Amino acid sequence: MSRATVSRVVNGVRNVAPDIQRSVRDAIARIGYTPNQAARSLVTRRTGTVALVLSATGRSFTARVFSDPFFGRVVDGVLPVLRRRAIQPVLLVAESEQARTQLVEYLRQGGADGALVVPLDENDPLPAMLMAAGLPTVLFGRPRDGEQCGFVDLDNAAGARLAAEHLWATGRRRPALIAAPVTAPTAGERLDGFMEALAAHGVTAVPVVRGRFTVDSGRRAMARLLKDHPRIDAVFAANDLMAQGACQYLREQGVAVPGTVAVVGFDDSVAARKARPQLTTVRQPVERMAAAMAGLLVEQLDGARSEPGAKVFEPVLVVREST
Amino acid sequence: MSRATVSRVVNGVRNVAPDIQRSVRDAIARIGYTPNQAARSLVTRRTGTVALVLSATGRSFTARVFSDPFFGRVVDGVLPVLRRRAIQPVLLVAESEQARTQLVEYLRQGGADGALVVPLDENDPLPAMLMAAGLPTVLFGRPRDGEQCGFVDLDNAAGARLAAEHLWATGRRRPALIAAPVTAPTAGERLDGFMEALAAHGVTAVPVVRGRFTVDSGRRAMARLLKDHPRIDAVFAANDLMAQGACQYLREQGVAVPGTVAVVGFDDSVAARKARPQLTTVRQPVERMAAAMAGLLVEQLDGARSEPGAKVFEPVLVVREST
DNA sequence: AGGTTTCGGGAGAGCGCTCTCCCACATTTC
DNA sequence: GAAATGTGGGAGAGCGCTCTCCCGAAACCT
Repeated sequence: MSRATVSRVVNGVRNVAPDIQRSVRDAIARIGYTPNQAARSLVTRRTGTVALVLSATGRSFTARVFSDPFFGRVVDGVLPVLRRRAIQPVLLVAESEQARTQLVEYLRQGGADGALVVPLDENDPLPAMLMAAGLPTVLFGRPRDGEQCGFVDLDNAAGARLAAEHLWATGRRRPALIAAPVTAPTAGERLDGFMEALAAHGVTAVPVVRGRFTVDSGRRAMARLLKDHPRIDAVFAANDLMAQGACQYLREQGVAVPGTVAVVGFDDSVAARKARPQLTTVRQPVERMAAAMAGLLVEQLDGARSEPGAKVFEPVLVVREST
Repeated sequence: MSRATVSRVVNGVRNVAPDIQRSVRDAIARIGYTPNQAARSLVTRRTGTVALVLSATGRSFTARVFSDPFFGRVVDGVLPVLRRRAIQPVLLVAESEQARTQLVEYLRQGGADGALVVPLDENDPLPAMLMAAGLPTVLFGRPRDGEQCGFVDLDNAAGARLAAEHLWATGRRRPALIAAPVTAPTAGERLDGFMEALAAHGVTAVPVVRGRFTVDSGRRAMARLLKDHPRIDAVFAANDLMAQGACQYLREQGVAVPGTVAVVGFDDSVAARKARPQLTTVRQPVERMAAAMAGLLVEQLDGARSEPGAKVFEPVLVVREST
């Protein structure tokens, strides 16, 4: 029997007589034969692998990634899409300049067929590097000007406006903002959206403190706000973790939530339901976005589309107990 | 110029005249040449890649992994060791039976040269599957009987004893335990160690509630303990997250920590310092253990040792404010 | 019956590297 | 001066697959 026949059986292409198929499979099982992926890749120019890259330019990278449920949601969204197509998902972390270079080299050399990139910081050079390397790439979040890669994104400004309008509608007139770190890709949009919506109501001065997307930074931010602006009656935090921290602090200080101060979060992560009181928050459908991101890449790899696609999701306000 | 010469330059083997080296490198840079990893692997039977596998048999896998700083610490420990040797670290998640099978197949086919496995649950079949596939494997945590793979581990029983002795020495006579989930690899050791040490002092009945390694489960466990055993004067939690949750609950109930109830955690993670009050805890040097784990695998891959090695670390008690 | 299509399977090239030979030439040694 | 030694570089096999071509046999048409 020729190698070609075996290859046909293993890859399920063209017709092979059923009995021959069976005998081939038997032999494979008996010998414990495993096809060599390297040899296969060499000729197919495919690896059957897609990389999910978490990239950051700042420090304390892993501490951020492995304590924010956000990334787990991304993984949750991506996995089933890839598994369904028998594509092996591979998580890559790019925590430093050196790591980024090594990673691009690795992918260029055929480490994966494409990359799903989740940049933690704005101005991350990785997407541009991957595009330059000619690797099919889809981003979580809008690419910088000129970068022609696929992406999924949330209309962050709209989300922030939802929060602002809700606070205004419920009678809050002195809102404050716990903003995302300046370096976060979403920082600008969420801040601007919130401010604009309030400005439309004549509120021009809004106290702003930057947080770092962690519970602890939310506490500290809340402490600062309360000290500098004791009369605020609402807080919008750029993610749920910070909102949770804010709630904790307010509670400890005996400030009633939502009685005295209303709190709105962002993401609708598990933290929103765990916070006391449960958080009103802007829902970001991270899992669906991540699944769409994987879908766009797969389409591109299948050649279904030559141009990388894009998809923008609309946020929804989820009202719970904190407003 | 022959392919052989280029190969020699790229891989830096044998002598090549400096000027030829330079011209080769120039050409590489000019053409934008990238060696094909598949072709290289085909002949060298190496990929230059090591897999770090997070495996669990239970559910809500990603939620656990991406909200417990423990895994970030493992990654932190592993990365530098591999980067130093120019080995590409690849994170793989095995969240289901199907995923595990696919993953083993992937690695068998040459997805990586070896695997570092962090099992989240006891009785995880993955290590045995990898050994059967003939893949060099090192475990975080002791392998089950009969599995001949390398591992690093902490003397968990000793850690629990440290906690018990400390509580006893500081005058606590009615301690309780917030234990790890039954399925956790460390659950038995930490429970037994704690119980034995107390038994040696004549304390035979210790209230035990199982937690799930999360802050929230720690709160709930503490609530149960306090309700069923209002007179307890100390709590040992099997990790810092649960200890933090316990502290939060106690605080909210107006129970003084450490005044009325002392709390000891386990791990010495960032959560220990973030908790109010700061946690007395059993330090597990996760980063060093993870680095050692990577080191053991690298040694095995280098052929420095044929038998897989093992290393057991000793815990240390860190006294802070909660006792 | 002869010709044409369909179908199953073999032969063999070639994917892009590495690595072992081997050879040409320079340098040293007796 | 010839032989021994060293040094740099080319030739070519071969890693384990896939895939195109081709061929023989069976099935279908006219």
